[in-house]
Amino acid sequence: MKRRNTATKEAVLSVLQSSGKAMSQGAIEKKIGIDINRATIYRVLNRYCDDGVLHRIVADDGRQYFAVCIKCDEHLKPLHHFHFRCEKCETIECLPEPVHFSLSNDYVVKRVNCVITGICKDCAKS
Amino acid sequence: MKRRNTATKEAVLSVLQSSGKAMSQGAIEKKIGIDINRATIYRVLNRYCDDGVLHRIVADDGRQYFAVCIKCDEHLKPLHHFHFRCEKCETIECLPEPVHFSLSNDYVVKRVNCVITGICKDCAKS
DNA sequence: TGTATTATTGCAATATTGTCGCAATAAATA
DNA sequence: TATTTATTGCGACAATATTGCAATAATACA
Repeated sequence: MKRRNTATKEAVLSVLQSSGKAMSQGAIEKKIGIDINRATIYRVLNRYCDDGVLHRIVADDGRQYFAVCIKCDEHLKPLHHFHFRCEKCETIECLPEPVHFSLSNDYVVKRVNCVITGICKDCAKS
Repeated sequence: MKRRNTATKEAVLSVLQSSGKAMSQGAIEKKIGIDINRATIYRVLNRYCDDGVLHRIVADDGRQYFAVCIKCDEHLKPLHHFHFRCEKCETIECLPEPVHFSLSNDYVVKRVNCVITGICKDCAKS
C-alpha cells in the first residue's frame, strides 16, 4: 500500500507541526482552515500513526490525541514519555520526562500511555 | 446527600473486590449475575469514586475502568501507580510500581493516569 | 501526453461509551 | 406506619470513532 501525497494529508501534518502539541481530531478540524471530512481526518491520522510519523495518546477524557514524533527514533522508545493535559487550554504537551518502570519479564509490553492532567504553566499564571 | 445501602451497590462492589482487578462497566455487568441497568451501574461506580472507595482508570482503549482503592490512604496518593492492561484477558491490574516524575512547580497536577498495555504474565504463559 | 491502477476522500450509516431527565421505587428515619 | 429523598429503570441523547461504498484524484506506465 504505497502512500500518495495529498493536500489533506499535508494540511493535517502541518497543523500538528506548527502547534507543537498533541491535538484531537476536533482541534485539528478547527485549526486547519480548509474543509475536510471528519472520517478523513481520522483516517489520515491513523495512517500517520501506522507509519510512525505521529503517535497517539489517549487522555483521561477518553479522547485520542495525536502528536508529531520528534524524538521517536530507534534510540528513544516512541511513547515512553509523559504527557501533560491542561484542562484549561485543552491541549496536551509532550513532556521531555521519560517514563521509568520495572516489570517482571513475564509481561509483554506493547504500549505505554502516561498522562498527567491539571493546569499547565501558561494557564496557571493567568 | 446520605448514602443508602442497596443490593445493587453491594453487588457491584463485591464483583470488583473478588476480581481484584480494574473492570469496565461492561465487564462488571457480565460478571454480576443479577440484572442491573447500564446507567445505574455507571452511577454506582461514579458515586464510589466520589466517596474514595474506587478509583477510575482510563485505558488507551478509551474506556473507563474501576478498581477498589486498597492502598488509597492519605499516605500513598491514590492514582499514582501504574496499571497494566492485558489485551488478551481484557483486564487491568493495579501494579505496585509507583509513578515517579518531576515537573516544574508552575504546573498544577490534578490526576495521573498511567497505563501499560500488552499481555499479562498469566496470558503470556499459555 | 493520455490511460490504467488504486490510494484517498466524502457521505451516510453505524457502533460504542457514557450521561441526563423523569417518573417510579424503596431505604432510612421519625 | 408514614414521610422523606436517595436510588433505580427507562428512554433519549451526546460525543467519539469506525466502516462500507461510490466518486475522485495521485501515481505509474505506455
